[in-house]
Amino acid sequence: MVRKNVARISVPTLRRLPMYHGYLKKAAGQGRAFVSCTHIAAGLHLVPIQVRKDLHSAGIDGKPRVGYEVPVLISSLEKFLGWNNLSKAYLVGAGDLGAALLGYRGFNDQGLDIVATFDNDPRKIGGKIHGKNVYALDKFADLVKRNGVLIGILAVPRGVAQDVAEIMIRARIRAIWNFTSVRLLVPPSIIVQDENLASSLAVLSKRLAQSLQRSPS
Amino acid sequence: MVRKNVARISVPTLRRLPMYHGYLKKAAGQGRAFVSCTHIAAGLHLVPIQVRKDLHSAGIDGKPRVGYEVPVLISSLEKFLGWNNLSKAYLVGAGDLGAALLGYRGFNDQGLDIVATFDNDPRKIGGKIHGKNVYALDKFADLVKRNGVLIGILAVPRGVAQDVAEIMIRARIRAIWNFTSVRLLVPPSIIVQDENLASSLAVLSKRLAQSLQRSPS
DNA sequence: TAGATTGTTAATCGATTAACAATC
DNA sequence: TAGATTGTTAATCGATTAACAATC
Repeated sequence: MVRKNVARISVPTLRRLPMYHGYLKKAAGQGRAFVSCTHIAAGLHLVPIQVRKDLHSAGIDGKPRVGYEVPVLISSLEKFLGWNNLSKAYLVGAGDLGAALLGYRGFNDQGLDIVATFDNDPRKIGGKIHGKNVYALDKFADLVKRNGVLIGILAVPRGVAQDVAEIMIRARIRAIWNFTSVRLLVPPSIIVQDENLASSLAVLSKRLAQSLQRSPS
Repeated sequence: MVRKNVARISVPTLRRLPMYHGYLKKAAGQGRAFVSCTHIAAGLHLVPIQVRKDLHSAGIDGKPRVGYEVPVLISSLEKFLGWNNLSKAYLVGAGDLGAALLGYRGFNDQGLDIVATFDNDPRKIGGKIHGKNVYALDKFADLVKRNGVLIGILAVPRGVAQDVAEIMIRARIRAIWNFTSVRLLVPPSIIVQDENLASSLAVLSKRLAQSLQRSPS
């Protein structure tokens, strides 16, 4: 059997692809039919060669002289990113953050469908948040297996993060989107994507400090 | 005048420093007095040399044979990251996400103090969320100037993101922590830190797809 | 002392950027 | 055609990793 040679794509490139998509949707909305890399790069504060390289890494080629056809480029990106067929996810933690994630409608255009929420709070169980059911956490494993859900979103207080992650793992979740600040201990087969606000804040603070040093307020 | 030669620190290194801090706080809580880079690296799935290099970049040196003294290392990191003196921030957008950010107590240990919130919704104005006042958005510029706030946190619907960013800029905010998916257009003097969920989701999805290819569920 | 660990210089790796031929 | 833009190879840059001397 010949395994299809999946082109390696770097994480920085992968992170930029959704930005291109967003920019192109806007361009399409303005009735634009073709774009060049120069055009995309200018709109996103990047350099043209980087855009071209990134798109090429995603298997997308343009046409010399004309650039890229906007609708084709959009659908190519969506196909590459797997945004056509939605992946189901379960969210654990029906607090403010959980509600914010449930309320974000953009995910449905980005390949993610958060189908339900789980919590331990009896006042929340049985209710709905942004139209999605809130179930008791002890129903988690059963529903994961029944519905073939592969992604767990962790939006619980940090004190219970590891425990809930282990519940997810026992239920055979394959990937955890971790919104807690806890470094999870998981087996190597489990994918963990950390959303690390402390790191981002550190970058913001340092950049601000440097900016203030250059031109004090 | 001699400008102090501020050591250049890379963004990847800067993003790891809060992780070290978190790990060390846990170690300190367990009564540990000294740690080596090997120890820290093992706990965070990194390599020892990277930890040593990172700490060195932050101006922190250890002692051959013994490693680093835990309490000293913690306070050195806090000092380097500027977590001792809190920076004040104003949050705009008192929705679910805004409430989640206001409710996250960790920020106070990470140099950030979200002192108040602003919104346009008359039902929210005058109230409190997690103990913080909600003001009308048209009070924003006045309060920023009066209180010398430099950081604006943007947690509004994407349709008004650019407009609110411009209100922040006119009020002389210096840095914007952007939780919307909008690419903001700002003058070069303004620091924008994007919290890009679409990019993170793209990385998660691709990693999951690759994992499923290797070992299907 | 012996050995574990650090500090620092060098090598490697990977991403970005530059150069230029190919193309419509 | 001329020229704008792409595709691809090469050069540069920066971060990670390796090697090894210095040190307590």
